[in-house]
Order: sequence, then C-alpha cells, then structure tokens
Amino acid sequence: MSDNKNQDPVSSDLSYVYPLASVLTYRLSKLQARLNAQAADLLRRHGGVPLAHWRVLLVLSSGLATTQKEIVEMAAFDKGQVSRIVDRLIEEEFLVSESDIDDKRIRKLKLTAAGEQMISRLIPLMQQRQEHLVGTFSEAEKKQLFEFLDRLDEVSGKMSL
Amino acid sequence: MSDNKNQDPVSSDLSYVYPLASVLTYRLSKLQARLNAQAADLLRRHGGVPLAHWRVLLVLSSGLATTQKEIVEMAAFDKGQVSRIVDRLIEEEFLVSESDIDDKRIRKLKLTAAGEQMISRLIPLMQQRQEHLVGTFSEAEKKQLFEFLDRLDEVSGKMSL
DNA sequence: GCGAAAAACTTGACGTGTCAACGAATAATC
DNA sequence: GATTATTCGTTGACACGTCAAGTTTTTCGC
Repeated sequence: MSDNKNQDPVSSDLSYVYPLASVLTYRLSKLQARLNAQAADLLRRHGGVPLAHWRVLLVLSSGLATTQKEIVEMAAFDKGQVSRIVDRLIEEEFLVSESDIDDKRIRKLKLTAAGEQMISRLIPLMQQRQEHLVGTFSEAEKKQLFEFLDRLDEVSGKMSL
Repeated sequence: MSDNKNQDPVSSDLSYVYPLASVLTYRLSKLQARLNAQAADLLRRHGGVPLAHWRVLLVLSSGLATTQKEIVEMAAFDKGQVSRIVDRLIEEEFLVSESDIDDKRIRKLKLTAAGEQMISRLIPLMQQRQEHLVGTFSEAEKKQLFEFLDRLDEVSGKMSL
C-alpha cells in the first residue's frame, strides 16, 4: 500500500506559484517580526520590560499622555491591552495611578522614580538603535521611505471587496 | 489629600519629545496592524479562515511545501505555531496528513477538496488586494520600495548593544 | 432632574507569535 | 550494532494583539 504514486502529488488547479518574497505583506510581516525580536532582545538584555510595556512607558514619559485614552490615541494601541499593561506596570511599581478629582472614570498615570530611571537608562539605547536602522539611508531616501509608508497607510484601510 | 499639586505633573528629565510618527518602528508596526486587520477582515467577510491559517494553506497550495518543516522554511513561521495550526486545519478538514513511509517523524500534508475549494475561492480576492496595495506604485517605485525593505532586513538582525 | 447616550476603562475570549523543553525517530560515529 | 547527535514535530508557557460585551461615571437633551 505504499505505492500510490499514480496520484500526482501537487494536483491543485492553482499551478502557478507565488514568489512569497515578492508579496509585500509577507515582506513587511517578516521585517516586523525581525525588528520586534531585535527590540525585545535589546530590552531583555538590558534588564528591561517586555516590548509592549516599554512602548507604553515611552509614550507616558514623553508627556504626550497622562491617561489610558491618550496612550491609545497617541500610539494606536488597543485599549484593552493598554488597560492590562498599565495594571502590570503599577504592580511592578513603574507607575502610579490616582483617580481624577473631576472624573472618577479616569486613571491619571504617573511614572514612579523607578519608572523614570528605567526609561532614561534605556532611551539612549533605543535611540542608537533607531540610528542603526535608518543610518544607512540618506536624507532623501528617508524622506522617500516615509512617503512610501504614508501611501501604504492610505490604501491599508477598508477595502470594498 | 487631593491637593498634591506642588509636584509638577510631568517632571521627567526627558523633557524633549519624540514625534512618534517619525520613529520608523512605530510607523511600521502601525502599518502592519492595519494591513493585518484588512486581510483578516477580507478573509472573515468571505467566510474564510483566520489569517495565519490562510497563510499556511497558501504555502501548501503553492506546492512549495508538503511537510511542516517546509512550511516553516518557506514562510519563516514558527514551527510550534505551524504544528498547532496544522492540527486545527486537519480538525476542520481542510487538510489531511499521512505519515511518511520512510520517516515516521514526518507528516505529509495534503489539501482536501474543501481545502482547495476554499483556496481557489479566496486567491483572486487576495490578488486583487495585493494589486490594490501596490497599484499606486510605479515599477520604479516598487523596485525602490523592495530595495528599502531589503536594506532594513539587513540591519534588523542582532545588534551588539 | 431624569432618562438616554456616550465616554473611560475592564474583562473575557480568542488568535497570533516567540521561546524553550521535550519525545520519537533517524543519521552519524565509533 | 551500541552510543551519540540531529532532525521533525509536539507541548507548555508567556507575551502580543484584536474584538466585543460589560461597568461605572459623566454628559446631553428634554
């Protein structure tokens, strides 16, 4: 019974083959994966927090946000995820929250000393990384790259299909 | 006790502000998120499978892979994830597996009729999407875009920091 | 004011992605 | 041919991400 060779092994009517590497979305998701791994690795090796936690801390440290809603808006994160991450960061004492006087729904968030220390320790590293990433690009190329990303953003919305 | 206003609210020594939109990794991960959502939405609305399942099916349908190892190599997926996704696809009867005669570790994978039907129904859609995405790019721009991605791939490896 | 709508956040469920430890089978070395 | 190393795949643990339903509080319209 080990002789069923007369059934052609790849018999789909989809005989043409995609070169996966030329499919934009595959390229992007592979690149993303590598970049995330690089960042996570850097953070881990320097005694840091998980990547998503880092991103939340960074937005807070920038002063652009003091509530979860603002974090969600600034960085386009999911509000559920932010809620849970903020919980963890508070447990780990990188953050404190106090409820707003005027609006009891709101958690006002503030970095603790430990939180600020961690951020200022890691920011230079992450800046070096950014430099490492775009360092090979000339100004004109950088501009072009970001312009491409803008255009992809535009077509990455809803499709009518 | 609600009056501790003499502590300045955003007092970090990190007073300068990152424009997040100019940080490459933020831009990329936002774009990725939108693209994934778009693809997942398309698949969902057309009665399809989850995105990761789709990707596995696509690689199989192309004939480029007949085992899990080959899927992992072709598409740079995680072997653990592939193992679980293949299990699900078999439960759902989009795939069948038979163990190899010569090597009992290997699962030879084959699409069922239902599997092939699903693929051939969805492939045109996904091709239209790819066209939609890169359609605004001229040939020269496409070449440039992929060249940029290549260069980013190169610097996305291990960093010495 | 009161009831309906909306806002800020929480929670549950599920899918995606990564890593490392493990088992079974095969291949390599002696 | 027994020991060792490698390979293919499984499993557990956890982080990441998305979606939708639920809670509490505020705001809006009347």
